[in-house]
Amino acid sequence: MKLTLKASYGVMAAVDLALHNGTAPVQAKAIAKRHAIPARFLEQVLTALKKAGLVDSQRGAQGGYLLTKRPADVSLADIVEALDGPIPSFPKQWPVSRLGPQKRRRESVLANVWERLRQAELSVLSTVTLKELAERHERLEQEQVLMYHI
Amino acid sequence: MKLTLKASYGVMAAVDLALHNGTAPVQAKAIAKRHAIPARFLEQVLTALKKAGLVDSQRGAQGGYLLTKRPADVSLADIVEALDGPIPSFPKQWPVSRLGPQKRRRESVLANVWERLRQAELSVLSTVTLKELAERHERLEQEQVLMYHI
DNA sequence: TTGTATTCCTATAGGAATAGTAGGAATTTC
DNA sequence: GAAATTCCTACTATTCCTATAGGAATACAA
Repeated sequence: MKLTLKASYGVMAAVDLALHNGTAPVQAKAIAKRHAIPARFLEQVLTALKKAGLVDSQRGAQGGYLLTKRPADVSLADIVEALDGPIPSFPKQWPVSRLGPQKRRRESVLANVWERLRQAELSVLSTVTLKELAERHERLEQEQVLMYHI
Repeated sequence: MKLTLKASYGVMAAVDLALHNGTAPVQAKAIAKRHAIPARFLEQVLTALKKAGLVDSQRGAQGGYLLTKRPADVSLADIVEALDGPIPSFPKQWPVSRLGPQKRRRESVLANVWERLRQAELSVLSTVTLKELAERHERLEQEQVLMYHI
């Protein structure tokens, strides 16, 4: 897996949207501020999420972004794939095509393992939903409030 | 996971060594030729594997490389970590340290997931051994021989 | 209808990582 | 001594990542 900062930003943004679900659109700027994400960069992230159909946007004053689905129906795999590209089962460009059949056999040894790896990653990422993360986030914040009270 | 070509080269080289185990040292050049790996680049890969203690080397004519352990005792995790560096649980440099406690809570939501991902990857990679891959490789080659006989 | 907030589009730039090349020194065998 | 081979160090081209920037399009609000 690549797992870039971009994907992290995207996930946090999506969690933020999940927390404000059902209400008014949330502005990129606000999200950026809350999570210390470069605002201008976050715009691109959100645009990518929109292109992937995960969020909707509303232009103009009081505009912003909204989830298109319920948080329980969005997995991390969706978000990560939208931002880092499809999760590849193979290191980019092993020169497979130009080899004879013998060498291709050798590579299939590797391909098998890389594919297993990909499945494992995918399994984790598609298990975790935005709902889960949003709840976890709220719980953590709650704990902190209690900490301050003591 | 990064999963670079370099790591792929390293794994194939290690499998090659596993297949010639117990016998004479194997030359980098020979490995490179068998697997269509840039010879000069493979040298660096093997050097790294040596530095990690996975292979031994013999200089001079008739020199080459040898595994230091039995193939069953070398996992893919060993090789991949030796070449791509330690498998990180987090996208490099999320600016964690410069945030207040609130924001750190938010990130811990992510950290938890990334850590789960890392564990899944590690689990796959440390399960697969060189022995397994070498056997698989031989089996595939055997199949091919049979194919030609028909 | 005018101003303002916001998303949208496109370009660019600095820095790191990846993949590879190159020259030659050191060592061992024959 | 010659040849083969690893070892060490540096260099380079390309791509990817993380932004930054300017301004166009759009929608609300007064």
